[in-house]
Amino acid sequence: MIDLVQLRREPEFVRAALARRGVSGTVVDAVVALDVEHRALLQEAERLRAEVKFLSRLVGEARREKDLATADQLAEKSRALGDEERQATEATERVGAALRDELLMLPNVPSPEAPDGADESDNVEVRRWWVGMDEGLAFPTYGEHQRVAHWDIGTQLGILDLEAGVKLAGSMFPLYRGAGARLLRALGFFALDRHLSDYEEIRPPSFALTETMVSTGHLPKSADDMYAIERDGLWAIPTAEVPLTSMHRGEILDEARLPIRLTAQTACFRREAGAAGRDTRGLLRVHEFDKVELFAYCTPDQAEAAHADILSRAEGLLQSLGLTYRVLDLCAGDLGTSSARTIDLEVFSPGVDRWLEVSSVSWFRDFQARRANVRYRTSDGATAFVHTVNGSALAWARIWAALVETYRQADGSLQLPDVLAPYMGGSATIGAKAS
RNA sequence: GGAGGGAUGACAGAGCGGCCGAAUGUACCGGUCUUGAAAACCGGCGUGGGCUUGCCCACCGUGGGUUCAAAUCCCACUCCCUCCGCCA
Repeated sequence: MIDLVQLRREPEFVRAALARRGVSGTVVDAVVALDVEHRALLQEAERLRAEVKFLSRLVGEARREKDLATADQLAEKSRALGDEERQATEATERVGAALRDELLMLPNVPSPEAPDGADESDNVEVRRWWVGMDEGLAFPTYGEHQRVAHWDIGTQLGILDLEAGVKLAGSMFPLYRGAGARLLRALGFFALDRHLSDYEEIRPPSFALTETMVSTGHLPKSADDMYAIERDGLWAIPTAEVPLTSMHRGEILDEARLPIRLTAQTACFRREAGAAGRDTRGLLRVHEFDKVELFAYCTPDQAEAAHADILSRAEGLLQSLGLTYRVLDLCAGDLGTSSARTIDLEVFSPGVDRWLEVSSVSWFRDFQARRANVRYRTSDGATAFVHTVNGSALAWARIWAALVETYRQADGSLQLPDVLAPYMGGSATIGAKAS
């Protein structure tokens, strides 16, 4: 949620900033107007309430002095005012609710550092990395044996069974099997082990209350993109960011505790409602995938370093896995609702010949903290909203695809990076007839 | 799922429907005393909002209701504890 006080003081600034991400000025103006109306109503309602309270006190005093005539008279007067007060309060709440609804729909103010642009075509490529780049090797050329899509490789090796997934849950719910399932498990263990020295491992629930979803900014705006369990008022989490952001909801944290760094691997559920019919094959876009998330609550001063740390960890994993990737600075128009600044990592997957987004490292400033009401107490006793940052490290379905395509050998087997061997029973090889 | 008990400030724990935003204790902060510390004593000590910055308003698990007036009375719900049942 953006800062209402800032909107009040610098409406032009907010209007200009949000215009960078395509929010029309009239929407911002409407919020400002609601705020003005709400405050006027609030003052009137509070004035009346103060009057009622004052009269009630006099009623009590008159009663004590046995002056029942005065007491009844005052009570009658207070009752009449009470009716007015109820109406005023009702109007205040109605406008207040409308204001809150509008405010929750407004996206975050983009960081000045986020490049201009309207959509993903305007994102700025910052750099690329590939194996051997530091030694002066050119961007890799991929052999014919690597130009095979992962869904074909998966079928050939018996490690991915998309048809079984369809049978169980419908399209875009993949089923991994054998060495393929083990590879997926290895990736999660590998990444979590790397982060544990600095990030506390969390295993959160896979479902969240509506309130929890609102805190991160996923609701009310993106309801269509999420799975709902209506009977129980729950939503399937689209990312571990959701539970992690709400872990300290409503709390005032000691400044000395910050930054609080957390990591969690969870299943992530996405309806992909806006992408129906796109990327339906294989693992490019699926309704359920595993992802390790890195997350931090921090002070504004710590946020930049925390953001950089998450980015370098995500890149570190990609480098350890020897995957070619590029780094994108998302333009203002392509930022997620809650983010002020986002760096995406896209891995190159030679079989499908595409760059696949496998990490999104975001700095939310106090946007989510404001919604989730997570604050910290500064050394001088004041309270302030924390900053939240997070990033994937990494999203495994697409990594699985890129690995399988990149490391396919001429004989059809897979020779995966050695770093995974300890997590795969000592061997990083998946043979054509792997057991 | 059934029966009972509970939910008040960082914590513990009071609170006849009417100066209760809330006693008291602990913790914490400042001060006096002390060579220093402890003890003792004095003072301070929740969060948010509005505007004429001094005042006003809201918040005692959540949401309704009764009343001139609700932490206090009524209803529903949630969570926690104990016991029973069921279950991985």
